[in-house]
Amino acid sequence: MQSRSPASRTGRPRSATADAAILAATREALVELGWSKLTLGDVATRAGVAKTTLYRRWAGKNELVVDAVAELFDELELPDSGSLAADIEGVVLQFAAILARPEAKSGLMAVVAEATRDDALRERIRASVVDRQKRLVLEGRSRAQARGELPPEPDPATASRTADLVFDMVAGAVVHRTLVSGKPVDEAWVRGFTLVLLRGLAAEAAHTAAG
Amino acid sequence: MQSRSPASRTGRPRSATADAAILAATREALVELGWSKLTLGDVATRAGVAKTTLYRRWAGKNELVVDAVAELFDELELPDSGSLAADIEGVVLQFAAILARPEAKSGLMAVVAEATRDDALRERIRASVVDRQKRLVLEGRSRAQARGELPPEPDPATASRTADLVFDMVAGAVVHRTLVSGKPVDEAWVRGFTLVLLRGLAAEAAHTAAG
Amino acid sequence: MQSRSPASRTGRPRSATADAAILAATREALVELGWSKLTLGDVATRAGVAKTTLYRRWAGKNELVVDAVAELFDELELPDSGSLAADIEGVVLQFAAILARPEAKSGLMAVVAEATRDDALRERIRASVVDRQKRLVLEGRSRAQARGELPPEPDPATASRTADLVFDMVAGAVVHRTLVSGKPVDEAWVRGFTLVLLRGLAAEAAHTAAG
Amino acid sequence: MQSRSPASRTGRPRSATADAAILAATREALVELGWSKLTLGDVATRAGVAKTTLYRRWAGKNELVVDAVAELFDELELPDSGSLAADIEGVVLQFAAILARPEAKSGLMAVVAEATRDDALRERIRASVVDRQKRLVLEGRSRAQARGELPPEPDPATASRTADLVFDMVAGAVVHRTLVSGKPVDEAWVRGFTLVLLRGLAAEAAHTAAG
DNA sequence: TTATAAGCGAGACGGTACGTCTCGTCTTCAT
DNA sequence: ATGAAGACGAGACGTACCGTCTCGCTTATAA
Repeated sequence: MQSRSPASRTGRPRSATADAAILAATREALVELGWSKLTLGDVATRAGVAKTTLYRRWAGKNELVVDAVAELFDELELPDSGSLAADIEGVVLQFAAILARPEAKSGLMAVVAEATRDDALRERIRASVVDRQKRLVLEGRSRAQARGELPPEPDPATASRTADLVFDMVAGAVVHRTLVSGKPVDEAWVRGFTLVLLRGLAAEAAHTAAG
Repeated sequence: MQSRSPASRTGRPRSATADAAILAATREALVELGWSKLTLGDVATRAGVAKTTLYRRWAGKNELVVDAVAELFDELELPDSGSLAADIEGVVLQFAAILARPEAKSGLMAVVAEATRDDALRERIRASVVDRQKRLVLEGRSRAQARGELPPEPDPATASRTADLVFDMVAGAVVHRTLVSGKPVDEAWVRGFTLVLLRGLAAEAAHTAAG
Repeated sequence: MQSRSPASRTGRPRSATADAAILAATREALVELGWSKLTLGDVATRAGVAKTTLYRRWAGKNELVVDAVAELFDELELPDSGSLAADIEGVVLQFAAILARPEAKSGLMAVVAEATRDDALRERIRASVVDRQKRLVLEGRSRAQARGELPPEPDPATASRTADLVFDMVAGAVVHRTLVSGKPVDEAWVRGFTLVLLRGLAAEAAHTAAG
Repeated sequence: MQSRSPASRTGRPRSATADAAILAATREALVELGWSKLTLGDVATRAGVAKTTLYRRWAGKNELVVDAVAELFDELELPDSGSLAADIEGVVLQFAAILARPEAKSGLMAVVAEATRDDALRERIRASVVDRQKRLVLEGRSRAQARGELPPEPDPATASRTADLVFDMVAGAVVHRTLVSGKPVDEAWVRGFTLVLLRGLAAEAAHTAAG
């Protein structure tokens, strides 16, 4: 989250509660004001904390917002609904529900936009948000393989590439529908999307195996 | 682009060249500074124009950037390569190439983020950028239908829903891979993506027809 | 007071009233807060002016306070009371009265202290405050010479040196008594002081003439 | 200098060297930074001491600086040069030499300025600096009376008033010439000043005696 | 040809937030 | 209990942009 010299034994320790208060205040401000009108001074005030305390722990608005938003996605969970399609539909709906929350969409897209010019920020986003959720794709696949819905992946490189593709397609489509098209990710859409995705992957797997 | 009272017949007319200069200066500033450090004062200076001139024509930074970025996507063209897969691959590669340009990714994602809290802005983006390019999906489909690669759509509602889904999947996946995953949209990736998409759509069409 | 490029013909002209409002607000703040607690933000607020307007015209707190205080001394006037001693007593009392005002003593001594490390500031003080009042010494002397109370000065260098000495002695003694000794400059003290000064000068003149 | 509960017998005793180190560090910082840029944190660092230690012993910047500067004036000594004029010239030169040192002028004038709004501070200055040096005036006078250069003072009230006047005139003139006029207090100036002062006093004494 | 009207560059205006600095206090561990 | 270390709430600093305004000037149409 934020660094500090590793062996600081002396001096007053940093307040443990301040961190949580700041991140909560950040999300609150994102809901009320959105990213562009969020100011660090206001966040500090909401958190009952001095501006210096905030700057001591985060380098700036972007880093703070990434941390505040990342926590939201930790509640994602892969449902065990018995079939791969249902599992996917479940997790996509959860993902869409989080993304529909104003603190998530307002903050996340803004930092992604900022990350186009800031490699360290992109890395932070990937580490805090994306990679942490990629587990869902991997877990879903192994479950489906255990159930016999998907064949085992012979080649690890192909497996990884496919997982990345699935992640880009799922996250990308949901984000685009929510934020750009501005239409709801409802059950009907999710069913259609999942159908296309799974049939496409199955066909591709057959093709790859054959080729 | 910008409004003006419908019947202003008298007074000095607005400079025609200023608009183009401002939009070009905006793109230049996006490349050098990114969205968050772009200032309207700086754009005005680069364009050799007074700030008032700029404010007379655009309401603010967001509107200006939408217009500046929208022009970039007009160069997209559906190649006629003989097969649906190749057509899609071609247009996806073009789209990815535009999105890789710093003025596009920096500006576009930022205004999309802003649009999460500003319906008028979202509408402007949809009108200026998204809907203007949806023609590619429609044109690609009719061509494929003409070639016999796709069956004709019996139901216009389904047709529209499918076109939206395709657009969300294509745009979403490319944007996510470029901006979030931070990996290149190269020919290999495009081939894999297109394969999954088309097989999925074909299977879904069969399923829908059967259902 | 403050500089600006000499021939600025274009652009909105600076508000003429702002200057006066700022200087008055500065004196008001000096009275209420003293120099060390006076903040430029507060002065700006009192003057009904933005901080930027203030910084556009003065380089900082010191320069502003010098200008605000200098105006106070312009009301000094050499009374024509018929005798040199009475003239001096009158002007010393006036000087002491101004110096007793909180905006004068708080501000003036602070900028003098600052000027110990800032030659430009010392020069500004000398030009705005000291030299502008040295006229009183010169005028008093010529009047006394016209009355025959003092002999004409044969040597201009000696005349200048003596004027400087008188100024240092008068201003120094009054300031020291007011600010350091913290005792009032009342008529009794002024009479004693003037007596010593004049007798000393007369004796010195005789000595110089003889030598 | 600083207070402490009278009967603290237990606990770790205060470091004796810390006081000296802090005052020396204060003077060093005054030389390098001047009063307004001197910070207590910086002084603590220079003295190799924690900020808390410093605040435990002094109430604030002003009190600290008064103590640091007061020590400088203890080296003043009345020379015994055989005549009153020479004695005065000697001590004025010494005083001017101290006042010319940056830690003295920068610090002293600033606390005097602060003292215009802080009676306790003015009292501290008078006790630590002014009254401690008034001994020079008194000693000089008794010596001159012993030598027969000055008549004995019949009236103690007059004697005190005259001593105060002398002190204000001497200190005031030297300070004004050094800090405001910005000219050196050299032997020529001192000779002229002493001449005026002594002749004035002599004439005034005669006048008072006669009246 | 003159009036009227809007656009134009320049730059000052009242605001707001920035990120940094210093203040004086508090909390920890070690002496 | 004192000391060094350093985090803390508070608030001023001087700067940068914001979006508006006021200038004097230019460039049009309409009278």
